[in-house]
Amino acid sequence: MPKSTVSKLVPKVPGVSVPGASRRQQYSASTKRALVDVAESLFTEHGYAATSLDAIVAGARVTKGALYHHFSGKQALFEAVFERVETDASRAIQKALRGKKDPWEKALAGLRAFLTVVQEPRYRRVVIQEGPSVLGYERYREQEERSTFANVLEIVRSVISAGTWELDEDMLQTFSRIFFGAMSSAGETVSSAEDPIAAAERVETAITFILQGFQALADAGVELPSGRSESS
Amino acid sequence: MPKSTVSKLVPKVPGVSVPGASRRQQYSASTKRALVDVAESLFTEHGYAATSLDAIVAGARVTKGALYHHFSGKQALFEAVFERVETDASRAIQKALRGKKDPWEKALAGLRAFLTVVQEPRYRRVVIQEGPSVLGYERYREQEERSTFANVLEIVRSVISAGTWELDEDMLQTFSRIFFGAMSSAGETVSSAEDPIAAAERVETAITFILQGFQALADAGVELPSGRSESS
DNA sequence: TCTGGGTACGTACTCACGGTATGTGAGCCA
DNA sequence: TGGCTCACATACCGTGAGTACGTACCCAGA
Repeated sequence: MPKSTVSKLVPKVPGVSVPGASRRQQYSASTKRALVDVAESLFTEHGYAATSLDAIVAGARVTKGALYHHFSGKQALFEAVFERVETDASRAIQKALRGKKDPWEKALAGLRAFLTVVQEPRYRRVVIQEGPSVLGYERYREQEERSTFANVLEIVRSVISAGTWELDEDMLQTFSRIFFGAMSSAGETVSSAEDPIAAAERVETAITFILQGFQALADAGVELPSGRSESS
Repeated sequence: MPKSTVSKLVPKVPGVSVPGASRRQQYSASTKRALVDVAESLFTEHGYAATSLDAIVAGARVTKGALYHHFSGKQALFEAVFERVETDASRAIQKALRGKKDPWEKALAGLRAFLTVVQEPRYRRVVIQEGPSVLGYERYREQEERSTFANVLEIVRSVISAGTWELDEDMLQTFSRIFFGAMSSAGETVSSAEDPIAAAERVETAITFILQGFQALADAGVELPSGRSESS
């Protein structure tokens, strides 16, 4: 379809029509959504570098003019996709946490939700695989910080504070980072395993075991050192 | 410097001159090394996408003909850089492990070596940040599998077998993956912290604490479940 | 109802960059 | 000393990101 000048004549399906917006604004928001939708799909399937803007605008049935009207460039478009995937993931995890009061139960529910999220191709590709490279580590970290990682931190905080110890903020961050990395890697293992279900069970077993270690230490009254440990 | 036809007249510094090779072969190997050297430097500094082949060949004082004679393309060149960085990292870790007999001591030494390696800008940029994106996850995993991850696996194996438990191969892989992810993330935290030394100490403290949990479980005679855990 | 302005695009173009086809001179071997 | 091959150099092409500019449409105000 080389020319699609008629496309602006057909009424664009406005997704969710916001009542307090003019028709122009609705159309605009619609094309923007369409761009992000197509971009998310193509980025997920072929990756960032292998996806051309021409393919994206063709899929959204607009031209590059529209794209550059809404986004400052390819990277900004990727960022919009990234943010949406992250937000969805974070919401899914928070939904799983809702209602759980016991911190250990909460942790397990969070783990399972995360293991589910990390199976999504779009999350794997956009966030884990290409996020650090495309956004750069700084921006990547900023985004993670206020979405998925925030959930992990909250879980760790509740688990820690439920134990007998208490912890300064730095150590809490450190523990959270470690668990976050552990879960990311575990999720990657699960999603790329030949048998993801069995792999997920193994991960759950392993994490549970580690948490049991924590409980054992708590029962034994071992303190959590927050200062420096003497090195040999 | 637009023309550098003289460059092939100046005797190229042959790095380590292999005795059993003709002058042609030595020159060839030298230019190949130069290409990888420059590429490593530029990839580390500006990233993969922001580094043009023109810049690389200019830095190595050759032309694209030379580059495409030695490598099939930009990605292949990156792969060569990646492999070298990985190999160096693996060697550094193995060197740190040498001589340690006690598995716990070994684990700690490995941790420290890894935390050191992950501070290197080239490792952070080439391996962690851009490796998954440029190589794709499959090739990335293959490479990691037989270098840094192999070290982690060996450490975990020795620690596990030193405890009272024993473990089937799948669970061992799972544990290793988890620890590998934990350490990667921890390393990232350390390297991007405002005070890396203090951050490294916190990481050591945290990891040590987790390992203490393992020991506590071992002392208590808790078994490591290798089968499936019943899910609620 | 007309009109001016601004928004939301479309069109045509530039330029940088990865990749390729082909030329060429220096080295090894007979 | 000739020929052959390797190790490049040179010139070129296609693709794709980004830009400059034109334009149709909607909405507010008169």
